[in-house]
Amino acid sequence: MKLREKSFLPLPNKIGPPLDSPFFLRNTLKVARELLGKGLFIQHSSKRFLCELVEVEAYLGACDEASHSFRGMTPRNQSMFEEGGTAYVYFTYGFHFCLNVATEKKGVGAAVLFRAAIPLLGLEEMQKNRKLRGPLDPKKLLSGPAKLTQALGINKAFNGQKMNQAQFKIVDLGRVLSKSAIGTSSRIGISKGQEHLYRFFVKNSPWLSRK
DNA sequence: TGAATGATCACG
DNA sequence: GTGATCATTCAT
Repeated sequence: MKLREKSFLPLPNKIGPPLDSPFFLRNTLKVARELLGKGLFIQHSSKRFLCELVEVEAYLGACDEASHSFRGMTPRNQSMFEEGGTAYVYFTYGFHFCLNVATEKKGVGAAVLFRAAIPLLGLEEMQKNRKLRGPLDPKKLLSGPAKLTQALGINKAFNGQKMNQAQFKIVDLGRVLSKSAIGTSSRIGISKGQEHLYRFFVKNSPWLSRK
């Protein structure tokens, strides 16, 4: 698959295969850190999207008060309890979808929330999907969990899907991030669990949801 | 700073 | 069944 579109960063010549499923069957904090710099690829309705993750948050299982899974499995959060590599998409605030990928083995109830990314492929369509009034700064195209899902056309239909498919996958972009290039902070927008530094981001990236 | 807007869940 | 809450975003 050749990539000819203009982009903000050098694109790989090919979009690689999905990350191996064992990648997601590991410690959630480790997976979260290692997802930075990876690519999220989605193809649907004859549109292709690729973006590079720069900000994520980890949500653990029964030990994490801020996690949707803290009080056990419910109809909404059951995808979180699926095997690592399964998408968990939920609807919130009456408007927005958020995309997570479940981690660890089936039954644990942990996941990583995708909070911000660099658009690499499908920019025009992303702009269109972000139905804003005025012109949009490209840096703000994917700079938030609900912005990201809106731009990529992600909704509840993706909930429970495996993210190792040709049309929905995490791929290696060949980016190398040193440990010192990764920052941590408390998670954003939660009312419990602020004490944990479970937000991971690429330091000094202009593409984040917050400075 | 607050309005928009609806699914979800704990409680009874 | 009911009501408070919500891993947000945008415009004022």
